[in-house]
Amino acid sequence: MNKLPISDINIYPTLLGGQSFAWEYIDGVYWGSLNNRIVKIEERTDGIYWQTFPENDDHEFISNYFQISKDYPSILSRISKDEHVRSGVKKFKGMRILKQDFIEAFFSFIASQNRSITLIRESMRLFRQTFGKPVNIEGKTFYLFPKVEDIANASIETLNKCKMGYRSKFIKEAAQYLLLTGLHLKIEKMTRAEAREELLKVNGIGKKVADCILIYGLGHEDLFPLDVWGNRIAENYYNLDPKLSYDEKLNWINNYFEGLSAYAGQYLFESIRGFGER
DNA sequence: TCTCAGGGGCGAT
DNA sequence: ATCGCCCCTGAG
Repeated sequence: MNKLPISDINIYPTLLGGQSFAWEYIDGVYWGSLNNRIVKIEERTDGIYWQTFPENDDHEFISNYFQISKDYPSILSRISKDEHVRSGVKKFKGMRILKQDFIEAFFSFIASQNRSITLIRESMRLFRQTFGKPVNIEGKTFYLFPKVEDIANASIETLNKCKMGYRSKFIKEAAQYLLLTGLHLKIEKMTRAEAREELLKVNGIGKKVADCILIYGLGHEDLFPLDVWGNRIAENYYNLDPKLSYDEKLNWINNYFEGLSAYAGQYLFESIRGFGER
C-alpha cells in the first residue's frame, strides 16, 4: 500500500457523499471502481493508504483523481463568505471534490435523476456487475465500469434489472450518441460553455445533470447543481426567488462565490441533506 | 395498504 | 413558463 501525500483529507464524505457512486465500504475498507481499475483505500491512524489493481502503484492516477495539487486552504478561504458555508466546511473538514472519469460521470448522473443517493449507488453497482468486466482481488470480485459499446448494445430489460427505471432508455441512447458523435473524445478540450451546450443536446441530460457532469467529470469549478437540495439552499440560505430561472440562480450563486461555486455547493449540499448524521 | 419524495427531464400546451 | 408524466424504490 502507498500513503496518500496529503494528510488533511476527510475520506469518508469524499468517497461516500453525493459526488461519486463508484465506492463501496466493506469491513472498514473502501473499494472503488474507477477508470478501468479497482482502487483500495484504507484509513489508518497515520494517514490514508491506497493501492490500484490490477496494475499496482499508479501514482499518477491517484494524484489526478484526488486533485492533490489543488490549494484547498486558498479555496476554502475564498468560499467562506457566510455562516452557512463556514459551518459546512467545518462539519466536513477535509472533504474534496474528486476528478472522475468523464464517461463514468456521464452515465452515473444520467442514472441519478429523481432518485435518492443510496438507490443510485445500488443501481450503479448492479450496472457494473451486469455489464462490466470482473476483477478478482483478495478473494473478492469487483467489476469495472462497462464499456460504451456494451452500454449501447444493452437491452432495456437488462438495464431495468439494474433498477434504472425510465432512465434505461436514456442510458442506452446516450451510449449510442457517444459512439455516433465521439463527444467523449472532444469534450475535455472544450470550454465550459461549449461542453455544457453539447451535454444539453443529449436526451436525458438537463441543466442539473449537465452541471454535475461538468463538475465531477470534467473538473469545472464555476457551477452549482440546482436540484431539490440546491434549490433549498438558494431559497433558504440566500433568499433567491424560487421563480428565477435555473441560470439566473446559478449566475447569482457563482458570482457570490467568485467562480468557485462547485466547492461551496459540495459543503452546503452535504450539510443540508444531513450526510453522516444519526 | 397507502402516500410521499428522491442530487430531473421530456414533450405538449 | 408551466405541468403531467415517466419507473421504481424505501421510508413513514
